[in-house]
Amino acid sequence: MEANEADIEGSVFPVTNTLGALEKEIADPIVYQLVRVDGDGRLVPATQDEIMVVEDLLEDDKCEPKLVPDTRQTTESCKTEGCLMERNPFQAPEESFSGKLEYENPKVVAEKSNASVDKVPDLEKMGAPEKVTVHGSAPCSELSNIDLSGRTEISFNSEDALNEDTPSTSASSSWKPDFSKLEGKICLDNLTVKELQETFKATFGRETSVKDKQWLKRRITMGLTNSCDFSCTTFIIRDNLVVRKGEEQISHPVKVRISADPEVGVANSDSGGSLGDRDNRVNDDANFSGTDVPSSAFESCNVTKDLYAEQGTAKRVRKPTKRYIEELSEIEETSEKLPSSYKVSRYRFPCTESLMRPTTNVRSNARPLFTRQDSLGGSGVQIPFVSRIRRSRPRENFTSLLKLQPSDMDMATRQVRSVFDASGPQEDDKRNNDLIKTSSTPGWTKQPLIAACEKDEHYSGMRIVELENDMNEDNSDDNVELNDGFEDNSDDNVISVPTPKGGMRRKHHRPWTIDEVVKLVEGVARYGAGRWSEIKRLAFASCPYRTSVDLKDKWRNLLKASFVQLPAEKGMLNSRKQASVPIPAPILSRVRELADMQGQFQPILSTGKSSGHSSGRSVHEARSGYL
DNA sequence: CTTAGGG
DNA sequence: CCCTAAG
Repeated sequence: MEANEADIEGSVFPVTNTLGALEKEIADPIVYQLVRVDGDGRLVPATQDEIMVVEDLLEDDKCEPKLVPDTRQTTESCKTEGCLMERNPFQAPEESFSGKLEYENPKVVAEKSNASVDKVPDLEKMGAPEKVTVHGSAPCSELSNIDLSGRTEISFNSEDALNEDTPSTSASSSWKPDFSKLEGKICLDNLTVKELQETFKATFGRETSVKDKQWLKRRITMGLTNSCDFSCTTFIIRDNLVVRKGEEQISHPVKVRISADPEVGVANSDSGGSLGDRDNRVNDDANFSGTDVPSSAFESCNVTKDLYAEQGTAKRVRKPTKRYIEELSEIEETSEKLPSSYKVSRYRFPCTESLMRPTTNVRSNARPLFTRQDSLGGSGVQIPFVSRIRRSRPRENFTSLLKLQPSDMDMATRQVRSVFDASGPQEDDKRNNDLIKTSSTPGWTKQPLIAACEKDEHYSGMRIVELENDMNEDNSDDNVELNDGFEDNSDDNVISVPTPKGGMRRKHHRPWTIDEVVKLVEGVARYGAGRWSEIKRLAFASCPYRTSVDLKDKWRNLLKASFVQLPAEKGMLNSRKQASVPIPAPILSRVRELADMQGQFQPILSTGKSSGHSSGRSVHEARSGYL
């Protein structure tokens, strides 16, 4: 089957091109076009008139209310471009446009691709001017075959076709959906597998042997939904019920949005969040491919997510990340979407504003939760409005910190933070409880907030100075250690302080001491860059405040610094007026060496390394020894 | 949880 | 330093 593999990969689907998409072909080999399926199953390129008709229909947001197979139709594939392109980002042009259509051996092809044009219309006789080939991964290429209602003539050379050995055209060519079997109101949930299979047949016109209830329900729902666009049939799907149109009014005021709207049916291909979701679904369908190709294929590329959202079977739409929400909210907030009073009251920084609100006022969670409809992933999820008050995560020992913290100003600052946190969107974190608890501490009223902030700035500034001095005296080790101890107790509150400009600044990011840097470098030398948890455990056991991530970050910075400053090595030693802790040149050069080595042979350097750790020279020797 | 990388 | 996505 080797040779066939190649064929499979390059399996193509001839489709007639009438939309003049030729220009796009080079860039996007996948082209969608309008075709009409004739009564006898031939693909007929749509005429200009037909295109216009279709366009009109699309504009009207309706489709013809009949289910006759030979009616004009559009291949709705155009809606799924995003999916296709994602699934098929790289196309080999020479494959796509070989001119010769490779359908001589459709069955072989179909064995793997699961979708092939079994009965290929006489394209060449039809003289289709531009034969556009769509090829690539099966699920999407199937799409070219699929018509929403199953009205299409092209059959699927799937296992079904192969096994049943039925002429591919016989089963489906004259079939049309038989909704008469769907009496009035059907709750798919209540149906047995067998009944579901019946319904499936009624819906798709073909048997299915699938026993998975969920799957069947989904297929049926999909089939009904998409094939009819609701406006074509008397049924709609609501809450997993197939109900007659008109009856749905009594159910819920919520409108079911289905792909009758061209915008809705397609998962917004430009929405970043939709990608993962779509992928998931595709993967999921892969499990079924070969069993029931058409519907699954269709579903994998064009799904009405609203429907999914309403069904319990829905794959959960990926929740937008907090950052996404925040950033979006920020944008919308600045664009005056919220009542200004509301905005100000919770968005402004306390220090720049003389807000002296009682806590109860602020943290009253009765605050309306503003939400917006977001098209993320085409799911129409509700995204709350959030202000980005702070990013850093609260300490888990937040309350205890309060107790330990003797400083008034810190208290004040914290309380302000608490208030703001509490005023944020209701979060499910446990931290929220803590914060609320904290903020309801009695006695909190008016505090000189601005003074507090300023003091804080000074404070943190002084810390750095202090540290620098420590380093300048050569016996830094002891002092630094003491320092660490001190900071440990009093400065563990990693709190970001909004600067007047609106940015956030760490209140107490702990500067790296030379000692720590040395330890880090040592660790890297010993265990290799990347083994941060190891290094942390073994070399930084005494520094609980340094996480492995910190180590990694610091190493990254060191690398950067070392490469930058290696040429000016000498100058570094003298310059003591660095804003941040200056890294001694030897260490930097050592970092460089290590980086050099790590780049070449990573973790193999663990032998006699530790002995010569105090100077770059010894490292150099060791390294040359290895080389 | 750890690692890697972007912010 | 923070955050997040991947293992």
